[in-house]
Amino acid sequence: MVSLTTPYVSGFLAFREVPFLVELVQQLRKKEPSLMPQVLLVDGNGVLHHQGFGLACHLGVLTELPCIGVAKKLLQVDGLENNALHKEKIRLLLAGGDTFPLMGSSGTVLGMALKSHDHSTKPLYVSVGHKISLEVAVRLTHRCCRFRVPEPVRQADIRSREHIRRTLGRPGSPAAGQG
DNA sequence: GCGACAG
DNA sequence: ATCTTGTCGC
Repeated sequence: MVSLTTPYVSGFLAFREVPFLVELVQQLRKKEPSLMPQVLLVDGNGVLHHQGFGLACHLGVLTELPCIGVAKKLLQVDGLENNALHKEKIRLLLAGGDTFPLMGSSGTVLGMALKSHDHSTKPLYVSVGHKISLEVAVRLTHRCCRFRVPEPVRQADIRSREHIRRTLGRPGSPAAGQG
């Protein structure tokens, strides 16, 4: 359990969350190195970011592990907008695994919108964090999707909320910020 | 009031 | 993030 003190500011998510994530990886490296994952999926963006360096980039560099950014909403940077044209492109995604590139005004592909399964309305926004290609990042993310959100991220979400629900409801428990 | 808004 | 409303599938 950790207590977050840094406020959430869009564009600065890494400064709020990355110290705790790095600590978890280092604890695992020390105590159960055989369980060290070959790649991390992060609830947030990689290079799809105002400064081209989101949470998934920070975590990848600090842990030296391959890292994928998986966001549930489009971060509107470098001219990318969740506008009518974008929504039309989403509508044209037909089957799970379908994608379209997220091309910024600078001409760089910052990530891919991915329909994560056949009946999902909203896409995932996949971007490179560290030591992985966008193509592999998208394929791996898709293969982790039993539901819309990839299972590693989904389970982290479900289990952390369950832990908070258990913890917060009992006497003498510190309140916890949640990110 | 309006736009923007990773979590 | 959190909250609300509505729909669908089990």
